[in-house]
Amino acid sequence: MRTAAVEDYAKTIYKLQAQTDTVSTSALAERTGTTAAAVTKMLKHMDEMQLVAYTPYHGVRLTPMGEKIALEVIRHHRLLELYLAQAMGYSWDEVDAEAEKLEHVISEEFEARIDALLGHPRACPHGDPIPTPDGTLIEEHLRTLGECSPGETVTVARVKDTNAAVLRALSARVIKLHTVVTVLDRDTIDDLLTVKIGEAEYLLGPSLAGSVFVQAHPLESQRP
Amino acid sequence: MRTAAVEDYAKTIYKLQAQTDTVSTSALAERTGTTAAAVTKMLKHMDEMQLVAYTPYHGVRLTPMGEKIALEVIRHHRLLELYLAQAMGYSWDEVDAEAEKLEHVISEEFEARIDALLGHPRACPHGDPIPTPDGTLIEEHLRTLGECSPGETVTVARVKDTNAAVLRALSARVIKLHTVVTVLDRDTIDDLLTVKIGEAEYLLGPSLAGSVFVQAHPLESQRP
DNA sequence: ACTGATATTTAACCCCGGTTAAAAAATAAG
DNA sequence: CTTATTTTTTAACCGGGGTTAAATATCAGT
Repeated sequence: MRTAAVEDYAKTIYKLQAQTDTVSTSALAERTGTTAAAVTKMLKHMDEMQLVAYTPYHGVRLTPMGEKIALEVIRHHRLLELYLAQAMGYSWDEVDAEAEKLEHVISEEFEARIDALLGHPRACPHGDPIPTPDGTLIEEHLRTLGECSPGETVTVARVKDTNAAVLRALSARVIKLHTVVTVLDRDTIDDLLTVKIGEAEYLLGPSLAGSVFVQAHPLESQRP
Repeated sequence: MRTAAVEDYAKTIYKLQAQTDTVSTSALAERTGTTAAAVTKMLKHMDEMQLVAYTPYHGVRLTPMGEKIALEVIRHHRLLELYLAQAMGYSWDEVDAEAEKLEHVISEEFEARIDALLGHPRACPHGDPIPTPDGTLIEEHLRTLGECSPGETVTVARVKDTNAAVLRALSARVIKLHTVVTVLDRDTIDDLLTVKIGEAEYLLGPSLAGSVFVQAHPLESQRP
């Protein structure tokens, strides 16, 4: 059965796979907020359903079928997030929680409709790419603001959506997608970053700086 | 636990209560598409949760708490139906199925937002009244088109939303809310109704005629 | 008032997604 | 290379929502 739980496991395995290649039971337990025992049981179950290749004691990987489900759910999630923000006035720190519940119940019809209403968008409000209907997702690796050196001018391309408080804090510092940020200084002791946005300067701690993914600013890349 | 199943039972008990006062196990089993045994178990469960007053072998009634839940779910359902139709271009035969799944997962926030976006509407696309946030629902008893006599001119105020095929058939005969219909003739043998809508005439079988609730047409009531 | 039909409840079972506690395997450390 | 530690799995259990089959009430008709 393709239950909401199965979909959620597929989704989180997909995300963890990007870093670790093979995903451990404990990593999944932590991310799903359950116990290792529950994860083990579910993995066996998903292995039987061919959604996952599970080697006891050595972690798990999604099969093509499992990956398909993961991408469908991620597509639902990100389309919903954008719809909530764009059409319904949600702020970017509110959309994740609502999309989390809706993603499992909307029909293909609903998906197609919001996709069309939004003009077939390519990213969610946090800048995460939206998988295409046929399950293609191009993940580009980006540096975080915390990894930039003083003097660099960069553009915000994406933010971590995992923590609503962080998102609100970023909003308070007028950091949003496509914001141009210049790194002025880095305090090496506490890893505090001084940045300039427009005419204002802000101090960012490691949690904030690590949540902002950036690209080289177009203007800067033109004169290397 | 307030699960989707509990919400669904509350909703269907609420609806059946309108006719039968006390709702039987078998009526619920039929409406929920389950067995009498499953219903009995759930009723005991809901009785323990104070959502229902259950007398074994003698049916069930909602408590005030149960009614509150029912009205909240019905409010979600009807607001969603209207939103799907109004904001997303669904037709009235598609909205019920989609709302059925969404009604259990949307937040209060979501409810408030679509309510505001729709301008605090009072009825769903089928003409069913939307309960207020505090749980007030004014049900008015209406005649069906099938109960009208030849010569009467009436206005469509509401349609049964239970059968998507019936709704499509009504659309095909240009019957929608506020449509003015004149009953021309009734075939007493097969209960076929000949009606006039605008300049066109249509033949309605009992299933269709019985699915359309009507009010006296304003113009007619002015000259009794 | 009794009997047969019908409605309802109970009992035993299933799946799903969790839990805790104990067992077993993998990994790290001496 | 053996032991100690950590990770993972197994086992037994629970609640929710179903199922079927058997037991028990209720109801209708003579």
